[in-house]
Amino acid sequence: MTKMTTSTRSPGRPRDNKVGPSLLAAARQLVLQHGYCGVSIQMIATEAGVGRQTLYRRWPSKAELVLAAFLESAGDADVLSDGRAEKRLLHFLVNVFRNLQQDGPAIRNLIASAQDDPEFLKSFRAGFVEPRAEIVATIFRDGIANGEILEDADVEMAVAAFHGAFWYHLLLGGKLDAEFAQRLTRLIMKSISKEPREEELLK
Amino acid sequence: MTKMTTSTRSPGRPRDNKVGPSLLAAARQLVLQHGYCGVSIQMIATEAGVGRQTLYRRWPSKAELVLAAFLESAGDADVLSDGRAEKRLLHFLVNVFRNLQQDGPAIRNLIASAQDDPEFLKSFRAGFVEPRAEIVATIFRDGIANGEILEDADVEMAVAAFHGAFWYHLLLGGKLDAEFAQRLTRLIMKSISKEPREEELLK
DNA sequence: TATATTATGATACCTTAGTCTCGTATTTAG
DNA sequence: CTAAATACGAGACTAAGGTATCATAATATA
Repeated sequence: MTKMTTSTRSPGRPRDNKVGPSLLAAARQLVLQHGYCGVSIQMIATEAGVGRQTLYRRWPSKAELVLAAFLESAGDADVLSDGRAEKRLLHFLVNVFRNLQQDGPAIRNLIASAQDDPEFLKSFRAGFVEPRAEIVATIFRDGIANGEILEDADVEMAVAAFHGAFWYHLLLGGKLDAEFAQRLTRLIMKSISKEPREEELLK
Repeated sequence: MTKMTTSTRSPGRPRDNKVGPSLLAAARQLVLQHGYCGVSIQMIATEAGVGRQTLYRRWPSKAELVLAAFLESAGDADVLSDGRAEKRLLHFLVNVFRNLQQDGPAIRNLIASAQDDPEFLKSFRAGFVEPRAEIVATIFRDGIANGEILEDADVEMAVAAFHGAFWYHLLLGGKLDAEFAQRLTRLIMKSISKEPREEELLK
């Protein structure tokens, strides 16, 4: 009476469905507190009250677990759905930087982990990189539709330069503040706007 | 008769000055052959015919050793000393990409290593990042002096966007080819050139 | 009830980066 | 020649990520 998909139910002891969330919560809390490298798999498992193998049955590596923990807590991005492209870009970037103040160190370690783990790189791209790239690409494409942005703008490269510039700063330990967001947004918009020399008029 | 600086010579057995170069050569060769993570410190030391401790007496970590090995072999950059900024940028980038075809995987691992080792991050910035940033900044500043580039161009941010875009691609496993170099160079130049809509005239 | 199947925690195990120690070799200073 | 100082190779040691195994628990099916 409680299960309707009994036919698809496999035999054997079922997984404890409280274990996954406990591990995610433990991972996020411990990594925020002690840093990615300051937390071992054993610490996370112990904090969640499970064995290590139970963790590895759910995620194939520390990086995958921590990615899942941070994606889960990140919530949906706060994105303006219309307005001038430059304003929307700036709003997006300021929000990203605010999240990175807390999550930035862990994100740096996840990017690092992806450099010698092709499977994890795929996960990281799919879960983190591509959704954010798509937000920015959409802003650019809307700008083209609006007539704000050149029809032949290289959207893909603009996205790479936009995200790349702050990755560069993030990975090199630079400060990601509102002034940086302002300057980066302006640089990119100057490149692809139809009226690149009228910034002053818009004050 | 052979030493003139005997007064500054410290007592004790002197270091074998053939060991350093042997370790650098072993590190570079093995990392190119097997990849950064496919090579252990033990393998490098054995290949060079020394003990591990002898290696750690010269470099504080695997990352520092490999950085030194790749910087040593990199030679001086092939940089055009004059000409139009766009041409010089493109020439620089094509050269960088050519080097990265061989060294790219190791560089990715070095960037990764820097994410939880602040001392190594300093070394990597000083040895790798800053010299390359300075080359590009010089091209931009020359362009300002020439009148090709806007006097108020944000050179620092343009450098971050320029390098950041290809770091973004490098770290995400994207292809770094001549077409990418062309498109990136054009995007950045459009942003800071005085005459941003004349690309077609220059063929 | 009996059997096959899967999950669980515990623990042993492997490899690696990096540290520490030991016995020995090579140098300077006296 | 002796003592102090430093380098050397070797190997023990620690901590970590990840794998494998084991006894046991919980489930489906028959």
